[in-house]
Amino acid sequence: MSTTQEYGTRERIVRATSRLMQQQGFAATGLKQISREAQATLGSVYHFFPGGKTELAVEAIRHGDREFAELLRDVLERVDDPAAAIAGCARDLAAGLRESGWLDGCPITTTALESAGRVPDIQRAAEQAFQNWRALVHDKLRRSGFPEDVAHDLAHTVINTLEGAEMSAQVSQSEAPLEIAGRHLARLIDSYR
Amino acid sequence: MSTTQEYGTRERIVRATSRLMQQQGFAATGLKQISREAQATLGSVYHFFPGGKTELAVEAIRHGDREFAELLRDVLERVDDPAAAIAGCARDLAAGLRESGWLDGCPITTTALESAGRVPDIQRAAEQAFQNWRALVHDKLRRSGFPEDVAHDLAHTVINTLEGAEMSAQVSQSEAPLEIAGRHLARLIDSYR
DNA sequence: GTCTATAAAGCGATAGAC
DNA sequence: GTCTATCGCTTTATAGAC
Repeated sequence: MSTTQEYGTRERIVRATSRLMQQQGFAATGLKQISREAQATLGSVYHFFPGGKTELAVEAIRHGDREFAELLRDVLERVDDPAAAIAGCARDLAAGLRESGWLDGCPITTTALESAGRVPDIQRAAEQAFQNWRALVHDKLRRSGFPEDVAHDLAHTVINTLEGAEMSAQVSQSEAPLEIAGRHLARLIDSYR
Repeated sequence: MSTTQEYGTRERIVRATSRLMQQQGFAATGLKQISREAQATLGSVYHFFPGGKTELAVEAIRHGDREFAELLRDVLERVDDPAAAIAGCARDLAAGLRESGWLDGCPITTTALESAGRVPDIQRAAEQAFQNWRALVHDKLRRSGFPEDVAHDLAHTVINTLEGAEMSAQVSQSEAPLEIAGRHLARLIDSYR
């Protein structure tokens, strides 16, 4: 529904691409499949994305970037304590993963790994996404009074541990890795108080 | 060299498949490309792996499993202190990644994410690999005197954080994520002493 | 065990009518 | 902007000679 109704053709194509890349990666996702799921024609896909599959993948990565940034921003604003906020983020990710039947992990990781060192445009878009996510955590920690160097390093590990735990949760079809990661990250953050 | 000389045909095929899947994933790796890099013919590939691409991917995952387990076992045996050993592991991963021109990340993660929830045989092999790696960390922590529940949870986060940091290091072509992860994991482990 | 040839299907991309 | 048809190529997989 969210990819078929109430959005223009271009937006439907980007959303369908993002979801397919999230579930099966870049190489396994065909343009025919995208146009079918987006309820658009192949001609429309090339009309909006003359750069073909690569250009489309870059837009899909940017879409996933905004999507996860929104989730992250929400929980960081809702919960005052940074350690509790990160633990809550891990819980939200676990719930979303379970609700999707363990199919919808990080929207960009699979494509990022497939393309790293081989498709510069996609690699750059993915790098930018991770940077944006780290910046959100970094700002939260700075506003909570953590010194610059501590906040910088913690931002890296918070995002990377959530990424690794989500991957593990998806493969083992269990919320445990994310639940444990949430507790450990909270403990790590609190150890710098 | 390691995939062309001094190994039998079957072993060359598995090694070539593992390396290609490590660098570009499962879907982007063709059987023609595998047979070319393994210096074997397509007929030989199907002779040894009648189950086709999926059976070959499962064997390649198992190969990557053993490969990383060996690296992990080495450093865990070499360094007595568990926190220092894990930090050393992060350093080794960063060095290997840089030396490969940021191409050789985790040998199984990309394929695991591509296949999760879609190719049961591959998902199971990947799940088994992560379980094996956690067991190595778990045993090290138990032998170092950590209680069962603490060792269980730490094993999860050690592997998952290393996974996430290696992914991040690959995408950003920087050793920083792994260096930071090594320090944070050591700090987390020490916090349970 | 190794090799070549080939089938059947799908891929990304393009052209051109509407 | 949308749609269909098609090109050229590659894919997984099989057959069968050697």
